[in-house]
Amino acid sequence: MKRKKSYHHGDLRQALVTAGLALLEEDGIEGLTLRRVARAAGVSHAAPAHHFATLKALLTALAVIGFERFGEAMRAECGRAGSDPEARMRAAGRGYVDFAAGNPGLFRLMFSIALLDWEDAALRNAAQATFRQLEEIAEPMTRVAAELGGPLEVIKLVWCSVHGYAHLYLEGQMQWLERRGRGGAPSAPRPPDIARLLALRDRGSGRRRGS
Amino acid sequence: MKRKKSYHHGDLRQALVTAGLALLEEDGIEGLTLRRVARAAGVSHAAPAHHFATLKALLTALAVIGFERFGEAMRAECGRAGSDPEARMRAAGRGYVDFAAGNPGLFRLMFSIALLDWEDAALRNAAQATFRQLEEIAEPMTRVAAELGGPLEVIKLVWCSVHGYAHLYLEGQMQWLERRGRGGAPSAPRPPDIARLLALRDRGSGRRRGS
DNA sequence: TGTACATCAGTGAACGCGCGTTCACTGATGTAC
DNA sequence: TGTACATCAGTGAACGCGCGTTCACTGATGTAC
Repeated sequence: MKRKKSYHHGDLRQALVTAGLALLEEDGIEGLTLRRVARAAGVSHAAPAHHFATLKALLTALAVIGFERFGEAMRAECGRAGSDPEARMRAAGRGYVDFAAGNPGLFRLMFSIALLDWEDAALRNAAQATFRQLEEIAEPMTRVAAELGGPLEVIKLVWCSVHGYAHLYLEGQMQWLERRGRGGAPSAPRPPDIARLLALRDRGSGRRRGS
Repeated sequence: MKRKKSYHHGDLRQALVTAGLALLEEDGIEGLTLRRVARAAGVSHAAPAHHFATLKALLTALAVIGFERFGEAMRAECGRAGSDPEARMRAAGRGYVDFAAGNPGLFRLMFSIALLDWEDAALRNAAQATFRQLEEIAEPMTRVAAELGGPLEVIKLVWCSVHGYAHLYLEGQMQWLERRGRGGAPSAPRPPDIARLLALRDRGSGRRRGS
């Protein structure tokens, strides 16, 4: 008993977005076309034009959702981590990397700048909000490690190391590296513990030195 | 006076590779097709089949060259840096990031695992040689920062931070971040100075603490 | 040095594919009165 | 409550495009004798 809503769909825009998110993970960015999305939403291939004039417009809408969920994921992890800055930063890193591992297609899309319409205000806002959030989490560490060349350098280091991990993980390079450490064990994402390094840096070292 | 070598090309395979490398930078990975490469090499679209059975085979050949050049670039920078481990590591990072910035299409291809044929021995060898080289450069630092959880963790941190920078730089995110630091100045790639952080870590800190 | 012949490398026409886009259309919805 | 009509959302056929792949072919090269 399929409910045939004949003709008008009700909320095709939302249906296209949902189908797009699913396709993105099933077949990757290259597998996502307007015609396939239409098919997946059970609608003729010309229908999406009423809601998304171009493929880029649809991709942009998907990326907006991606940034929102990405921010939520990090916020959720941070919330669970309490108030210790080091723990919060570690949690955010976990959130970052877990999101990438759990939504590889969407994550890749979000960082494929050329595919998205950066004139779109919603996208700019969503992306900026996410990065501002990252900065806020890293901010306590910037005071801690001021010798590195200013707060911006610390944020850069934090972002680069976690993002690099995420990207290399998605491309299978980290699994390959980590597998050597423990003989072929299953590999959950485990980003470098930059929070610990910065904290060690601050607490003073010298536990071992010279030899 | 075009030399018309009518029919046999001489070294079409090499010509296809050269044309492929050029196209990769002009139009990106998605702009590279067998037909376009053939056209750029001045040859009919069916000709490449004699040298590369599939597009994947061509992309793999290009990636092999990419890894070789990538390794050379880092070796060259290191050579110029002398023997100080910290300077060498910084130089390698510069080489890594400059290569990415100078060959964005090729760099992206090298890290697009799904597009390449990893059954290909040449590719595996080229990639592994490059990463082994990275490890050798980072190796002195792993003794320095042993508290981080073993040499593998240090290598991971180094690799992730420099690779993350490269990727975020190619997607324009780092320029956006760095521009805030100095008002809109031109932005050459400047990866996080992880070598300095690790070295500071080792030399002992405490220059400022607590407040 | 010459000739026959196999092999190789490139040609050009043809195929089927999925794509984005356009267009006249039609059925459903909502609004004015 | 009813009717006319504008607007909106989805249809389905058609277009041209570039793609990878196949195929019978042809011209050049190299080798055996």
